[in-house]
Formats: sequence, structure tokens, C-alpha cells
Amino acid sequence: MSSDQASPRLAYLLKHANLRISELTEKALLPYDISGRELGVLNVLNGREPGSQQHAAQRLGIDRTTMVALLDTLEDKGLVSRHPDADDRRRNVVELTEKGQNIVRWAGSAAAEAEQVFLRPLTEAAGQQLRESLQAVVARPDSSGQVRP
Amino acid sequence: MSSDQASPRLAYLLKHANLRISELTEKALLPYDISGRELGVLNVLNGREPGSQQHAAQRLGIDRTTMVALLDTLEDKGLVSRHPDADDRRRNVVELTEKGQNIVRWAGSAAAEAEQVFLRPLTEAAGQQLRESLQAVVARPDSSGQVRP
DNA sequence: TATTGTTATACTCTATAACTATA
DNA sequence: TATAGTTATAGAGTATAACAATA
Repeated sequence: MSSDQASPRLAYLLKHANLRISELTEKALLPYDISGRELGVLNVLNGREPGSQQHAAQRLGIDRTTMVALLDTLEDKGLVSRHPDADDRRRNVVELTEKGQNIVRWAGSAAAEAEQVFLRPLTEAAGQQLRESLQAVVARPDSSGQVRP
Repeated sequence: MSSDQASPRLAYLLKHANLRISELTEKALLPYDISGRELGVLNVLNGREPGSQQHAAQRLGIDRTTMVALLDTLEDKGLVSRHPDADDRRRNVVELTEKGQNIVRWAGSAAAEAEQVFLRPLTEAAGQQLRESLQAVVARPDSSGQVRP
């Protein structure tokens, strides 16, 4: 069934690749006092016109109830601000504070370095290929056009 | 920080790749009444001389306390048997039952099919490359020899 | 009636600490 | 004293259901 000793199951490889990059990223972010998940949220908010909480949650593929707690923490840390949307008062407009903008810049580059460490066993071309292949399989793969190697 | 809209963070891609293959695998395993994690355990036990619980846990990279509950379930389902090692009675020898051997065969091939669906957006070469690159980054990457593309 | 944010709750996966029985 | 299995417990991360305010 495709595994045994020759080639481990893809699910196993993905799980452990995930564990490894998470470990490297968390370590790299330690000085900035944020987690990888929190940086993900900041990234979504960065350089975009302010959107609702739900919008941010959808972009990250997490539930809106999960986003609440995440934003609570980020707001406590002074990295994001929430205020009701004037046009639709059910919505919260979420924005990076100035501190948040600084953190996303520095923590972001620390996370990018962690990625480089993660990819170190691969050539640059293989690393690039890995990223593209992952994007292809993640992008709701409707059996459409295949990615070339 | 390497992400924004052009290229999402690697951590994001790996997390969602993981979610997708898990979803596909769980669905494929539904008829066999086992989870992907349980199949992983059965795979480790399959075709090897019987080992201890701890041995199996190490091969999967999970804690020995986690293995206990996993084996409890598999034993309840009649797929594995545990009995004390005659040479060292602290150890439990874990083996697949005949039913377990059948399940691992059929469920294993269903899981392999799920992998194929997962890889469908990639050419065969790109899929092979993905597997090799993941193996390289997961294999405790000590910056040694790089994998070529 | 439907939607946004929120709260309460629960479930899964995981690890740590402490217990037991062996060694 | 050290190790294998076990138990109890706790902490992430996640989702579902229900509620308030608003549309």
C-alpha cells in the first residue's frame, strides 16, 4: 500500500514537515512574542484595505469563532485594532496598528529565514518546485491543468 | 516576509496540504472503520517482526502515552493483539491479527488511491519530486547533501 | 429571515507527570 | 535506579450551537 520502508505515506511526510516548520517558525518568532498563527493573521491584514473579521478568517481557512480569540490576543498585544464598520454595524473593521505594522515586518523576515532553514536540504530549484507543487494541490484541485516538473 | 499574495507562507501551504490529504484519506477509509492514524499504526506493525509498543511509537514519531490509546482502540476492533514479552515482561509484544492483516491490505490500497487523488493536480514526475523533497526536509536535515530538482 | 461577532461547549491530538510492574 | 506500559490531566487547535445586535 505504497508505504512500508521504501516510501512513507504522504500523509506522514506532510504531518512531519508541518511539525518541523512549525517548530522552526515558533523558535524564530520567540523574540517577537507572537506565534506563527498570529503572524498569519497579521500577514493577511497587512497591505490590504481593512476588512471584516470574517473576511480575514476566510482567507486563512479558519472558523470565524477561532478568529475571535486570535484577534482578542492580538488586540491585547496592541498589534491590531477593531472598530465597528460605519456602513454595516454588524461588522468589525480590523486593522494593523503602527506597532502591528512594525512587528509584521520584523517577525515576517524572521519567519522567512526559518523557511530557508527548513528548505536547506533542498536545492533552490527543488525548494521553489516544492512551493509550487504545494500551491497546486492546495488550490482546490479540480483535476484541471497539471503542474509540470 | 515572503508571503502576501504572490506566494503564501510555506507553513500555510503545508498545513492546508495536510488538511486536504487527511480529509481525502479519512473519506477513503470510511468503509474500513479506521482512521488514518490507525492505519499508520497498522502499517508500522505490518510485515515486520513483532516489536514493543514503544518501538512502534518511535517509528511514528508519537508519544508512548498516545500509542496506548491508539492500541486500545485497535485491540477493541480485533486488529492487533498485545501480550507480554516472554524475555522482558515489562514489554508488550504487538502484532497484527489476521483481521488486521486483511484490513491493512485493503485499507492501505484505499489510502494509496486517496494519495493519487491528492496528487492529481501534479504530473507524475512532480508528484514523485514532491515526495522526495518532503522526505529530505523531514529526515532531520543536517544541512548535509542537497536534493537535486 | 439572514448575517457578524460572540460565548459556551466539546472533541481531537498531543504531551507531562506520576503510578505499577518489572528489570 | 531505570524502563515499559498505563492513567490522569492539561493545553493547544478546532468546530458546532446558540445568542445579541444589526441588516
